[in-house]
Amino acid sequence: MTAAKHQVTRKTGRRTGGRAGIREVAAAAGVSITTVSDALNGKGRLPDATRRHVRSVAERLGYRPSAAARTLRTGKSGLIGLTVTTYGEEPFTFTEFAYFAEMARAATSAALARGYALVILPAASQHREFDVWSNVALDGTVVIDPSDHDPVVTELVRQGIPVVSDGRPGGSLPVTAWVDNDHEAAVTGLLDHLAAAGARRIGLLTGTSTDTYTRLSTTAYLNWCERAGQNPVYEAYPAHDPCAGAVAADRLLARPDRPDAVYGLFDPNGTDLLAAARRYGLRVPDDLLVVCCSESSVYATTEPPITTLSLKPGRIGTSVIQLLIDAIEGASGGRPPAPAPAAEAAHQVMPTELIVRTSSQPPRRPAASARATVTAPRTPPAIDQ
Amino acid sequence: MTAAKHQVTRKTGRRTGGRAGIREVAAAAGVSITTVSDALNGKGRLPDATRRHVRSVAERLGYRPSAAARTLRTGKSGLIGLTVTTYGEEPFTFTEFAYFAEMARAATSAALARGYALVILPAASQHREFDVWSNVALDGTVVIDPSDHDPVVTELVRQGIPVVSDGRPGGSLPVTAWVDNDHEAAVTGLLDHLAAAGARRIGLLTGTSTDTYTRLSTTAYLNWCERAGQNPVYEAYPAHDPCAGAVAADRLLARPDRPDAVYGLFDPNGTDLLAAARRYGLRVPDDLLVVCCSESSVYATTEPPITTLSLKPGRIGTSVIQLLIDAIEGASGGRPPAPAPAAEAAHQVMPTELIVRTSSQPPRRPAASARATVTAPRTPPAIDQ
DNA sequence: TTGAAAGCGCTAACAA
DNA sequence: TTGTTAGCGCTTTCAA
Repeated sequence: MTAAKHQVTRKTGRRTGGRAGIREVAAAAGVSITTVSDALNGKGRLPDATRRHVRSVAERLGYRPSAAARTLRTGKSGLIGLTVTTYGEEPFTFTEFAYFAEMARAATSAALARGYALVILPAASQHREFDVWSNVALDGTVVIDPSDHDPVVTELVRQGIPVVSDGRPGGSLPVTAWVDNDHEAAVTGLLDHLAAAGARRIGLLTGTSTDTYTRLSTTAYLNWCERAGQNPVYEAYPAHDPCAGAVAADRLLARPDRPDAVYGLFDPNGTDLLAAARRYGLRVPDDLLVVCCSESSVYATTEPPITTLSLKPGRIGTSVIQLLIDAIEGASGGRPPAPAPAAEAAHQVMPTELIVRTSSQPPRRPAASARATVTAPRTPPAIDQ
Repeated sequence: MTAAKHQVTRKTGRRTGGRAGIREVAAAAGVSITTVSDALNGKGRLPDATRRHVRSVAERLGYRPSAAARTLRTGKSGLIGLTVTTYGEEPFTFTEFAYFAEMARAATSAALARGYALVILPAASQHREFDVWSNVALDGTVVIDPSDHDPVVTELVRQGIPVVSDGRPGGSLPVTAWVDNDHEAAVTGLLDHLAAAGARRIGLLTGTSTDTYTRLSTTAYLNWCERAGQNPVYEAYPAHDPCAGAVAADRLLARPDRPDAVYGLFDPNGTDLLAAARRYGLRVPDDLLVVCCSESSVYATTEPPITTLSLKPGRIGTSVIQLLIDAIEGASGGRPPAPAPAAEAAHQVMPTELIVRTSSQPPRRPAASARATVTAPRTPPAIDQ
């Protein structure tokens, strides 16, 4: 009786937008809402007949479960935040466009395959945009290259939401896990490659910002120079400025101690250097060897084709998502994902790939090891837990 | 009494994860939960003192409102779906990478500025990935270049969720609104530019797929040829294949009726054509004029720099979001956004930009109108409906 | 095996 | 001006 009264009392008529709710389905199928829920979610121990019947009724009514209600009830939204650093008003920076795009693409696929979707969110900003962080229920978050004391990361972790970063976090940022390339090994291997190709003085085009990538790569360069007994020759420029790279490349080749090989840390540096070399009448690779870090395929068809270091952002994106979802599902599954000794987050170091092309192979002394592709040997995909 | 009993009876102790809920805040501030809600959302008519007090208590307790509960209650999630076409397993296609990235970047900014966040979702697929569509509460959706009878679009519209497409929808796809370039005017203007630069036979590198962009652009080319009394000279290739473009470019230049100018519809065609020209010993722009549709800045520094047609994806992304949010907020605001006469969706046509560089300016006869940038005159930003 | 009932945390209508 | 209450639509004990 109470039940019947309840059913009737309820304003069960129109739902939001007139769509069918679980109660309509239950009524139409002649079962309880519990049975509907179980049948649709594959739970409980219902006879197959009931399950099929409920499913067909639900389909006929065009029933779509409410994601909001499910999220409220279960505490899981199936949503993962993806934060991109904003420069000024815009997300992304020009110089890392291809990297971000590829990384995000792979992360999207990996998340989708495990039933999660990505929500694009801005890094902390002074605007009220910050509010969007509270307006969306996240099961976890991916942060790309977080700054040393990112307030968003700190806050999320404090709330118990797993955070995995692309890029080794600086400072003592309390991320759940991180994934990064072994930048030091990559730079070292690349410089060895240039030296083996005959370079005597290798220059560097680097950035003025203090992010981990720039810092580690530059340090690796300086260390290599010291070991090789070469004076460092480098120019730093604000990498977020789309024109500054060309100017810096020009400055580098204008120096009295002009390098005979240059490595550019950012994606457009290949064309920047090629243009600068042209202005100074330097032939590549005859007079100048050129390598840059890039994910762009245009360097396969430039004149000459340019050797690039690929950070394999696709692999990074995939790994980040796997680590994050493992943390999410492990955390809710009962056992803690890692008894992490306070200052030691789970992490994964991914290999880079040096794609050797004409620009780093001088014609006079053909390289003994003429492989088309050399994978940096020192950085196997290792999981340190 | 009833109230007091209720408060006590309730299992008010631990919340999910131990975080403070609205009730804890109310208790700590000595007010009711309604007051807390109103104070935090700027609603109601509370004295400023109360508002500040509640806010400070909430902050002290580290209170974060539950997005799921708010969504369930209000019916608005603040989430907008962004669908990317998937080719095989991967979202995005190589050839339109830069376009998508730039469009998504602008859309993200525009959405954030109005308090919405974007959720990346796959277009309909045979996988169970389709489920993610039901697992996230969307206020609206952006679809990029939908296929003629996209089941996702149809389903969303049936559910009353606004859908705005980037690209004029084919078939009778019932989108709420759409945004597109005037591809016909763009191609026509571009071909006029080449003809003015001295081209006598203009070739086309086009795609084999039947999407709107490829179809409209190719048709415009054929019409232009007919008007100009020129025989069409074109090669079509599967644009999603990253290598096929180079082959098609080669085929085009190998023809007996070799064109003296070529327009490539896809982003990598510039380097494809440059490489092919090199193989045939053709100088650009002396023997061959080259233009391609691209958003990539590398064409500013190739040798020679290549004239590109930009579709201005940033503007498109911004417009799409504005139209969508207008529809979302108009729809819930009471008055219908548009009494649309059935087959006439709101739409917006955006201008393209021809960025003229060396590759389309033959040295012998300097172009009379030597502007660096020519905006197609026929496509002002017009809002119909 | 199936169903009733209790909320998840919040907002908005209504009461006081 | 402030507080009480009724759900939003679902999942999940717990009882039948």
